[in-house]
Amino acid sequence: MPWILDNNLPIYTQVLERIEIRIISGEYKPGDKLPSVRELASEAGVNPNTMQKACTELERIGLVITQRTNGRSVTTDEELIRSCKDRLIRNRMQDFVIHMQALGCGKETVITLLQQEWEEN
Amino acid sequence: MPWILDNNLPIYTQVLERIEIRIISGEYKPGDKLPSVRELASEAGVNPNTMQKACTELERIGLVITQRTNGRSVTTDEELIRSCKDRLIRNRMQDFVIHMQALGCGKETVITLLQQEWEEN
DNA sequence: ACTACTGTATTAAGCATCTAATACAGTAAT
DNA sequence: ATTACTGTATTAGATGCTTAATACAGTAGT
Repeated sequence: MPWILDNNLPIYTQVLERIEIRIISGEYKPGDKLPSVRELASEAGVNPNTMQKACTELERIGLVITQRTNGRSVTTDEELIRSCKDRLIRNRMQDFVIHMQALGCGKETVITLLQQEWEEN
Repeated sequence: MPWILDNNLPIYTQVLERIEIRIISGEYKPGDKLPSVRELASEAGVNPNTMQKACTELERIGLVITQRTNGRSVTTDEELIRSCKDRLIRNRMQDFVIHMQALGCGKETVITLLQQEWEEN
């Protein structure tokens, strides 16, 4: 079952974040072997090259370690995982606040709407 | 001074939203004449064709009325403007909640972080 | 040794976006 | 009428993203 993706954003950035979330949430634990590029690509329903691009970026960030011919595994640096989570949360939060302010929403209004939206899921 | 834009999203969608916000916020009032495509493009620092694409979409949405050879003006349908604002807020809100939940944030945590972030601007 | 799996690299094609440079028809003011 | 401004259309080129089809070198298990 292919992952549901947003057409307006590059696919590789979206699958990148999906895998980041799996690591952050502990679905992929520190030291765990990652599924192969081909496997992930197949699961996500994207081209292996696209998934490869995302995995290369994961390596650059440091969240995964690559063994050239023997797969990838999640970093054991739990502090890095934590800071990565914080970064993602902070980015989303800033983006959200900026846009809600641009739309002329007051803080209390936003919080009220947020409470409503949160229940519906 | 060119508008600050996000490289990961199509420019025409971003300038579209910028103009929507000007209408929603009342900076461009109902019935007002809009700056010309060339003028907006120059202000935003984008190609006139790109701005044209955004303006065409504004017309499709109904937020502006086009007089073929004599410029554009903001709709006088204030109800439409309001519903457009609601739509933008709702979309942002849903997107935000989905991502914060994916990142494993609880509702209270989100609200606390939101309060903090809000003050800093 | 053989097999099946790794990550990686390359080439080609299709597609959307963006920019640039023009051109045209109609409006408004002079 | 002339001038300066509208929105609109067209053509071309550059770039980035995505897919597809291969190929290669190294590892692990048998």
